[in-house]
Amino acid sequence: VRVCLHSRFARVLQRALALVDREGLDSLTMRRLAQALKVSPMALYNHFAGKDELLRAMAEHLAQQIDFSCDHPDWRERIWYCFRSLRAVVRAHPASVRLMEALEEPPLAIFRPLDLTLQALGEAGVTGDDAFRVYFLLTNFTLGQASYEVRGPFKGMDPASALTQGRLGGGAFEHIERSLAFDDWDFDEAFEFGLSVILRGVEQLGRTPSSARRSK
Amino acid sequence: VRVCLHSRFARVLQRALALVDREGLDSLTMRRLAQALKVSPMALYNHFAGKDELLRAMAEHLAQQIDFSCDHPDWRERIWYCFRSLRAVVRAHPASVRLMEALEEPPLAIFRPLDLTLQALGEAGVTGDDAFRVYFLLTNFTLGQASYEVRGPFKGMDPASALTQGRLGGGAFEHIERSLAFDDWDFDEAFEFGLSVILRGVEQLGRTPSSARRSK
DNA sequence: ACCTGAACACCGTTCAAGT
DNA sequence: ACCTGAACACCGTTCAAGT
Repeated sequence: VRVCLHSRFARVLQRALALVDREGLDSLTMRRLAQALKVSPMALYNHFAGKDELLRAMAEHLAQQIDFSCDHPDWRERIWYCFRSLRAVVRAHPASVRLMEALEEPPLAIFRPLDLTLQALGEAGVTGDDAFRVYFLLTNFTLGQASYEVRGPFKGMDPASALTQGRLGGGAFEHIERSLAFDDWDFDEAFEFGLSVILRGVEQLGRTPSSARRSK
Repeated sequence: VRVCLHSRFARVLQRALALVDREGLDSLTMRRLAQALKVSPMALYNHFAGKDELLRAMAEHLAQQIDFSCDHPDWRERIWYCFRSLRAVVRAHPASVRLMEALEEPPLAIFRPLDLTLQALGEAGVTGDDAFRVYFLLTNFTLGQASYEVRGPFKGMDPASALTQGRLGGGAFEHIERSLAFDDWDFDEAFEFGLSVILRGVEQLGRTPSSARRSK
């Protein structure tokens, strides 16, 4: 797919991304997009074969923008940087995850974090299938957490609001009631915490030969 | 919401779930569901106020079916059981995650794993906000991994197929090429591995007083 | 209490026609 | 090479009407 920033192609794409960022993915409609561009709906089909093509172009554009790599000598710092970047994109563009998931074939740029992570993990003594597994762990956590955050400020999914609405009462969820102190809940902290727990586990992994773990 | 298994209500719901399991969430249409039930589309509106209500009822039905709790004395085993159960549902009903995410307000049963996890973590010496963060880590990993698996057998998202298609060639992703040995990739193993890495990190957490960690 | 059919405001997309 | 308008097959849902 060629990239030409001066083409009408790019202007359409930019409009589409703006619309999605502002009003959500479900608001993106060929007809509404055409209207925003002051053009007939069918005019869009000169630039994109169909809506699928449009979505794919949007995802590609998003993925290419990201710079995952930094050249810190410590592998831990490189992983931190990579997944902080990933999280930042999702937070900046709430629809990005659903956009990627909808694609049959992901944009190439998606493999960048994987490559960087494998390299970093190699230095930590984690290789082969285990390295891939750690990558999946990191990605799923990061994307899951960010999706959750972006879905809305605890849009009904947090125990705090459920409790105050009395929905959790009656002692059926006693441990939630007891632990609840959500005043200072912070997604940034939760993310950093999660990553640190994972990396702590990974560090131990590097110290244990995988043959020893398998035979348990 | 009352549950009456003999009502037409329940038969509609069952049909809808079957349709979604077989043909995917996007295939669920008021009109198609009505057709499958040999009834006029508008007949459905006697049982559900609208499509949203139908989706919510489906999610609730799914969530209630799950038994997350076991009474093993070891907190680790209880967490394993809980999240293996969660993963099993998602694998059995591929649309379940999207179904839950679409809801404004989640079914109550969703808080079951949280309650169980908080209890287990308490025994591990992890409490307060940290316990919530560990729960999010576990959930996001489990759901993310299962969603990914269920989305299709590596539906374009795996480096292996991208490599064989030559899309990753040219040395731009050298660490992927070098580590690739996907012949024996196994989602079950990857899941168990991820959970064990997390729990390893959590065990260390329980041994370190949180005040010491904060001041780093 | 339950079901129906016609109608409305939306979709994505095809197709023939224009410049 | 680009744009248009009418049309088609789909949506979810409202509404007046039937039993």
